[in-house]
Amino acid sequence: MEMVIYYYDISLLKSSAPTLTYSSKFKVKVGSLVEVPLKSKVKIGVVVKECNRPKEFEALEIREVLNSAYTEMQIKVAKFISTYYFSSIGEALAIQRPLIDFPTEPVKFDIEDRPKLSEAQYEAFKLLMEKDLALLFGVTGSGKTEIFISLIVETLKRGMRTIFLIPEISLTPQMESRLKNYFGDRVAVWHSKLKRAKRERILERIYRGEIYIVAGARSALFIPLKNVGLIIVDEEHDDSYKSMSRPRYHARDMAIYMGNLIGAKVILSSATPTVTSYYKYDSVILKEPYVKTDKRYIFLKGNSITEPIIDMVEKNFLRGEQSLIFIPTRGNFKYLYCKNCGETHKCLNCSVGMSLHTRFKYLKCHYCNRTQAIQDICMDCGHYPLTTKRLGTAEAKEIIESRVDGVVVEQFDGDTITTDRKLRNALKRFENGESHILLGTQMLSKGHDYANITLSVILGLDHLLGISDYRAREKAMSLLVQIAGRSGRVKSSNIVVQTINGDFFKLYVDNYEEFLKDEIEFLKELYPPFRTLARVLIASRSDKRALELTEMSVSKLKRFKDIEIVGYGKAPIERIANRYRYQILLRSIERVPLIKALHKINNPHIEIDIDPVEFN
DNA sequence: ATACTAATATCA
DNA sequence: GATATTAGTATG
Repeated sequence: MEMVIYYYDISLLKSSAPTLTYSSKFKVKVGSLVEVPLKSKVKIGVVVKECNRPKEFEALEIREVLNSAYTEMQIKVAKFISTYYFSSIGEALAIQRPLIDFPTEPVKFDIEDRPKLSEAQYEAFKLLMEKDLALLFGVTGSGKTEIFISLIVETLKRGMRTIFLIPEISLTPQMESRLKNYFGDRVAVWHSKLKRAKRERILERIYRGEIYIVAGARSALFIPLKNVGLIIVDEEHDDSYKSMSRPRYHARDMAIYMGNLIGAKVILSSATPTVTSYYKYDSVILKEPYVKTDKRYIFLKGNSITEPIIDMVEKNFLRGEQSLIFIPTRGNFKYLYCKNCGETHKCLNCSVGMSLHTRFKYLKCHYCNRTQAIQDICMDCGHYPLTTKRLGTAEAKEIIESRVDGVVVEQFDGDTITTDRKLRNALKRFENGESHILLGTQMLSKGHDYANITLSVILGLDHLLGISDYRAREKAMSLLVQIAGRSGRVKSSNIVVQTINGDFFKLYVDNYEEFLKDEIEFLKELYPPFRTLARVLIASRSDKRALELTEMSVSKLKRFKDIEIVGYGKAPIERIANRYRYQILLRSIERVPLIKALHKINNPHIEIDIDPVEFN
């Protein structure tokens, strides 16, 4: 009897190598995880397709077939990611978890009634029920969460599961507890910072079919949930949905793609949706907050914490009410600079200023993490002493606590809020009135409810408007509206905005939809959603080589029709970790010619970023 | 990705 | 001329 040998194309997990062909004496299912030999080592790979006996070489044999497998759907998703976002299939598979078929008893449970909805909420809920894909565009405090819960209840009634995406799970304990209060232990929270043991425990419960709602950050889209009927992308405007390393996928866009593939309803949601989502998808709009309060906007010129600001903060404190202060830079994010020549003290390996950590008395580079002792002489002109530039959260806290007698400032930024515990404690202290002012960075804008805030101060918005990014206006406007939304939940409030562009913000601060409509006109024929953008990143130890690679890529790209080279040259941050960085920005009307051209010029020296959200 | 090889720079 | 560093290539 003749021996049959099977051949398979196998993608190596996490490897950028192309698929390789291996043999097997037994039939192996497509999607199976296997161990294969590669250059005297054993690697884990995934069978992506059966193929013929290769002519040019002798295929090695699959060592072992492991006990888990990706589904056809997951392989399809990986192939899509690999072509659209320019990664290998192995890299695209590695971000997903294999969907093991676990024979289990179906879990029985009672399904709750929907929460009580207001007329407006019910109207929105009904509209969303009719759609496969929609944007829930509702102002802060309009009760979006009850609508989500209602949609999840309806999904449960059909025996289907829900994926609930949020920008950063560890930062939204409130949403977590509301979901758990309603759905109990059928909810699992999933994010990349989970410890190994906990991650395994959750996976186990998912495989057993006990989990019906997974709430989590970007990566939660790829957990092995079966029968997904609903995908919610909350705070859809948040750029943290875009992966900053390969594969550079956008979780919101992938949610839409996968929803379509598996027949799940997809709901995007935000108080400040992106221009793109608003333009492309049907919107269900909630214009009024649940509790309508007065918000008075005060636009002030100036820099740093000025007298009128201290005055208002003090008055608010004396009235026994709480305030919020937003500072756009990271905590302690300030630089050493020379008053004589104006130079900022830069990192030796990167072309960025090193930030000063006063508390520990050292300088740190945010890009390569290099630290060094604080310099007191300017490296460029020898001038002494160096002074500090810009205001950090730690310094702002000092200023306010020293100027306002008895006030306690809660520092709320990436440096102080490093764990879940610290976040919860900070919020608890503020809630209990042990602290009076929440002072922090971007983190403040993210979805927490603070009932008692009657004064919000927003500093440095112009800084955001000034960055060279086609979405600078959108980012600044969205941030302002998000932070304004944190105050005046139950009482009327004042919102102080330090800016020289008051006339611009004034126009839209109470009407984000108007902003989106105007912005659409502004972006027409130039930027998404009307054009597709791509960014090619080139980095090398040698500046000359990086430039050569850039120019070579540009000249190749010039040969393609229907794509436009918007510009190319040094990246805004010229050097990171001793590597010189260049970029090419591309634009096209249709996606396909752009993707095709980039596939033709792609090579291991360059990295391609489709639909970029950052341009550093 | 990574092992391996060829090419080139570095240095006593 | 030997060794360190980098660039290039194949992996099945």
